[in-house]
Amino acid sequence: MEYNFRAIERKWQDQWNASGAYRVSNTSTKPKYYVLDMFPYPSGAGLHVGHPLGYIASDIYSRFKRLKGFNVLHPMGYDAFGLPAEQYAIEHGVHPAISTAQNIDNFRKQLDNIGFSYDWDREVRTSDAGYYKWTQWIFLQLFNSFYNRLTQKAESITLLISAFKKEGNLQHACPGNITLQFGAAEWNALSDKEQQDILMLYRIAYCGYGEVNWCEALGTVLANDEVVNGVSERGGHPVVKKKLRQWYLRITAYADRLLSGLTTIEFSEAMKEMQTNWIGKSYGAEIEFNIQQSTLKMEVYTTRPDTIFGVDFMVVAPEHELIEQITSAAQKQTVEEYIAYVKSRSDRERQAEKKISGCFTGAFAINPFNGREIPIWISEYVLAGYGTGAIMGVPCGDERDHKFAQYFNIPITNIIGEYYNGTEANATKDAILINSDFLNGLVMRDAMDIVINKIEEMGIGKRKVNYKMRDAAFSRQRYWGEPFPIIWKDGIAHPLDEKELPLLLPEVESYSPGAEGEGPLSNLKDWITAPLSIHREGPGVSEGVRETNTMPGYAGSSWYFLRYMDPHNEATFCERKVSDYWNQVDLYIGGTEHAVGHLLYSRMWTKVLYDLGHIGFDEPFRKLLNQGMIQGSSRFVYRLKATNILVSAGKLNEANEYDAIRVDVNFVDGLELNISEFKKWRNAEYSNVEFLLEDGKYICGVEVEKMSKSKFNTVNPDDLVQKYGADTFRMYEMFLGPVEQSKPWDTKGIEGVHRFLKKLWRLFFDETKGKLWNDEKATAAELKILHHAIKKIEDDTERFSFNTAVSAFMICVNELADLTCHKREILEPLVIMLTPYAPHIAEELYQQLAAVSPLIAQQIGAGVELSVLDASYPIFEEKYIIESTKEYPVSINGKVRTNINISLEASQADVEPLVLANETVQKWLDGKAPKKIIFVKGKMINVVI
RNA sequence: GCCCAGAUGGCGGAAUUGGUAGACGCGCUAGACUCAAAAUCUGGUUAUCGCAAGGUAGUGCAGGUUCGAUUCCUGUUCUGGGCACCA
Repeated sequence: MEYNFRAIERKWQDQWNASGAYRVSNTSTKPKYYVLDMFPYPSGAGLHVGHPLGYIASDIYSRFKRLKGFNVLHPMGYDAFGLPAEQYAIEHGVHPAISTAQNIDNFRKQLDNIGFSYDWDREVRTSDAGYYKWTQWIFLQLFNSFYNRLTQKAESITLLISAFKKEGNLQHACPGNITLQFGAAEWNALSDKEQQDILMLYRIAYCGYGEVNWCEALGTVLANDEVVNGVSERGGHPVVKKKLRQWYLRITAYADRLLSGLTTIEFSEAMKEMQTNWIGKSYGAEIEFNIQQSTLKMEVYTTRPDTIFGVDFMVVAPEHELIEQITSAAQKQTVEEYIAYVKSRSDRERQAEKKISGCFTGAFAINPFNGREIPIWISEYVLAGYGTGAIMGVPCGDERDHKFAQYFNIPITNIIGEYYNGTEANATKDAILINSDFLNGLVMRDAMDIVINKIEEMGIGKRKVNYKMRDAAFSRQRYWGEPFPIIWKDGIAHPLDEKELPLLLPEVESYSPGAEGEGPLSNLKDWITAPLSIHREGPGVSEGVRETNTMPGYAGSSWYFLRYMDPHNEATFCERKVSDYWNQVDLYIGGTEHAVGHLLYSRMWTKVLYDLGHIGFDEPFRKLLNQGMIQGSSRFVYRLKATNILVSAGKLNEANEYDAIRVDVNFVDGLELNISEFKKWRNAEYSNVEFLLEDGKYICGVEVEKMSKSKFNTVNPDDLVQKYGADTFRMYEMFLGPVEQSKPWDTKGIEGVHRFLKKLWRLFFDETKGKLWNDEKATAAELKILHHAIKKIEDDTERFSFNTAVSAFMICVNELADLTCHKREILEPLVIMLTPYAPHIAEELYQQLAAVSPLIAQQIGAGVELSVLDASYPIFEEKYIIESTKEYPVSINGKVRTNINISLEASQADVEPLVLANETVQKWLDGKAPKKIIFVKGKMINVVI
C-alpha cells in the first residue's frame, strides 16, 4: 500500500467539509483561544508560496491548541474594498464587486488545497453590506464622540453639549483650536451652525480642511505614494498641494494610551519601536520671545530649554504668519523671493535634496534672560506643522542649526566648553554649561527643569509635550469603499440614524472622479440628494446632499477581528456577551508592513469601542507574531551583447559584455536550465539561440529579490501541492527556517520532507505485505524515542519554533525505522502529535489504527476524526527519557579535558551522579575535594579543581 | 544621519538558562538493489595534517570576563529592516 497523498487529502478535506469539523461554538466550557491571520486583500494575481507561510503557522498553532483542549476561534475573511479593484474597473470596465468576487473564489480554492482548519461559516468580506453596515455604525460612534481629557476616554458628544450649556468650554480645551474659549452664555447665544462648527472641532471622526496632492490633469486627489518626484506616477502630470475638505480620525487624542498600551501586549521590540517612533512623543517647553521694536511675540518649541543661552538665531517656517508682520523694508524683496522659491519646490524635492537654504527677515527677537538680540531667519528646514512652526537655533548643540549657522556665517556661541570642537555640533546632555548666566556650572540634564520653572514663573512659556503623529486622513475620493453615513445641509454634517444603515454603495456608470476632487459618487445627482433623516420628515422638511467621499481601506480592517466572533448578528456589530467570551485575539500572525497603519488604527478603534462600553478590552491583540517575507530567487541567463549566444554562468569572464535576462524559475532545476522548455518559453522567443555550455549543462545566475510575477520568480503553491501533497508543502514551509525570518524560496529541499512522510507511512504499511503495526509492548528504547519527540515537539510548537519541531519528527521517525518499530503503542501518539503539522496523513493513519483495533475502536468510536477529538494529545512522561546506565565523560578545569570516563548508576536526579563523580574524582586527587563539580546537560561532568 | 535586528559548512538552518559547535534537511560523494534508470536503503561530508589512531584551527573581525563563550561585555566591519529635516 502506497502513500497516495492525493486520494488521502481529497478524502479528508471532503470529510471535514461534510461534517463541519472546524465549526466553532460561542458557548463552551473549555478555555478559549483566538488565533487570527491578517486577512488578505484578494488581488487578481493569486497566491504564491510566500503568502501561506503565516497561514500555515497559525493553522498549526490552532490545531495544536485544539488538541490541548481549547475552544479555538480560527477564522478567515477578505479585506475586499480597495484601490486595485477600482483601477481594474476603470481599465477593463468590470464592476469591482465582480472582479473581487472572482478573486475571492480563486483565493479560496488555493487556500482549500492546503488543508486549513478555518471556520468558514464565520467568513467576513468588508465589502458586504451586512459587514459595512457596522463599519458605518462604528463611524457614527466615532462621529458622535469626543475625547474627554479629564477622564482620559471617549465619551458621548451629548455630554460635551450639556457641559457647554452649563459652563462653556472651561473644562474642555478645544483640540482643534487651542485658543478657542467661550462661556455658557456665549455658547447658548451661538447659532446652530456655529455650535456645530465648534462641535466638529471636538469629534473623534471629524471633517476639516487639509492639504492633499491634487493632480489637475487627472482631476483627482492622489495618495502620497502615487506621487513621484512631484509628478503623478501614472502619466507624469504635475501635482500640487491643495487644501480640500477631508475627514479625519482624531488618533492624536489617543497618542498617550497607544504608547502606554504597548507595555501590556506582546509585540516584538522592533514593532513597538516603530509605533513609538511614529507617535514620536517629546518633552520640552514652549518659550515666548519678544520681538525688538514691536509688540509682537514669537513662540518656539524646544526639547532643550537648557541651551537657551546658546541661541544665536531664530528660524521660522516659510508658511509662518509672523513673517509678513516682522519683515523689515530692506529685506522685503529678498523674503518674497525666498518664499516664492520655497513654494515652487515639491515636498519630494525638499526631502530629496535637503540643501541648506534660508533668508534673514531683518527682525530680531530678544532673549528674555539676557536681552540679547537674535536675528530671525526663514528656512524650509523648519516645518510649519510641528510645534509652533518656529525654533530657536542653537548651533553648538544641534547638527542642523550648526550647518545653517556655518552656511550663513552666523557667529556661534559655545555653551558646552570642550564638548564643542568648533566644527561639529554636539547634542550631549552631560556637558557643564558655560556662557550661560545663572546656569553656569550646571550639568545640562539638570538645567532643563530649572529653566522651565523659571520661564513658567516669568509667565513667558510652559512645559509642553509634542507628538509627531498627526490625525489620520479618513476620506478617499474613490468609489470602491464604504459610503459615509452623512448628509450635508447648510454646512452642517447630519449623521444618518442607525436605523438607516447600511447606506448602500450605489451603482455608478463611470468610475471617473467628480469635479474639484470629489469622488465618483458625486456624479450621481439622484443619489446625492437626500432627506436629512427619515425621522425629520414632515412639513417643510429639507433635503441635503450626501457625503460623496468614501472611507479608506483601513476602515473595514480596523475592527474585523470583532465581527468574526459574531458574524451573523444583524442587531449589533458583536454581542457584548460574545466579545466577553472570546475577548482579545490571543495570537495574531501577519507581516510587519502594517506596523504603523492597520495595527495602530485597530488599536485605536478598540480603545474607542472600549471607552464607549461596547467591548470589555482596550487592546485587540495580546500577542503578535510577524512572519518573515519569503523572497524570490531569480534565475538569469547571460546573452553576449549583439549576439544570439547564451553563456553559462561559469563560462563568463570579465571581457564579456552581456545582458542578464531573467528566466522563469519553474524551468530551472536548481541552477540548471531546462533548455528545451526555455526554447518554448514566451512563444518561442528564444527558440534559435545558441548555448555555450559547461559540462554539458547551462548553469544560471542567481539573485534574491522580492517574489513577483514580473521577475518570473514566483512559485505557485498549487503546483507543489499537486506534486507532493498539502502535508509535505505545509511541513516544508515550516522546515525552511524560523517563521519570523525572511528567507529566499528554494524548492529543492521539499524532497526531504516528502521522503520523511513516505518513511512515516512505511512504519504503517508495506507495499506488498500491507499493514505492519502490531499490539506488542513497546521497549524502553522505543518509549524513550517517542517521549523525547513528544517533549521536543510540544516545547517547540509552544514557542513557535516550527522548523525545529519538524526536525524532531524526522529524527523520531528515522530512529523508529532503525529499530523497525511498528508498535501501535508508539505509533498512535506519534500520529496525534503530527495532526497540527500534517493533518491529512495523520487523520488517515489514525483512522486506520482505530478501525482495526477493537479496543481502541470501542474507546473512541471507530472512524472518529481526529479533527473533532479533543484533548487527546499525548502526555510527555519524563521517566522514559531518563538513562538507565551511562558512562559520563569527565572534564577537569574545562581546558584539560581528560578522556577518562566514569561509570555511574541510574538515577532520576541530576545530583546523584555528581555525588558519585565527586567520590571518584577525590580518589584521583588523593582525597582532596574539587572546588566545583557540574553536571552539564545530563551528558557530561565538569570538575573544577 | 538616527534607531532596530542579524552575521555559524557548498546551501537553508540547529545548539531553549554560558557546557562535547555544525542537529535536521538539501547538495555532493561512495556503495547496495537493477540489464539500466527512477525509487528506496547504507556509509561519508567544517577546514587542515595524517595510511590510521589522532592532532591543530574554527561560529564576520579585534579585544575582554570565565575552568569553559555561537551564547555575556567593549570596540569594529558588513548585511537586512524601519525612520528621516519633528527642533
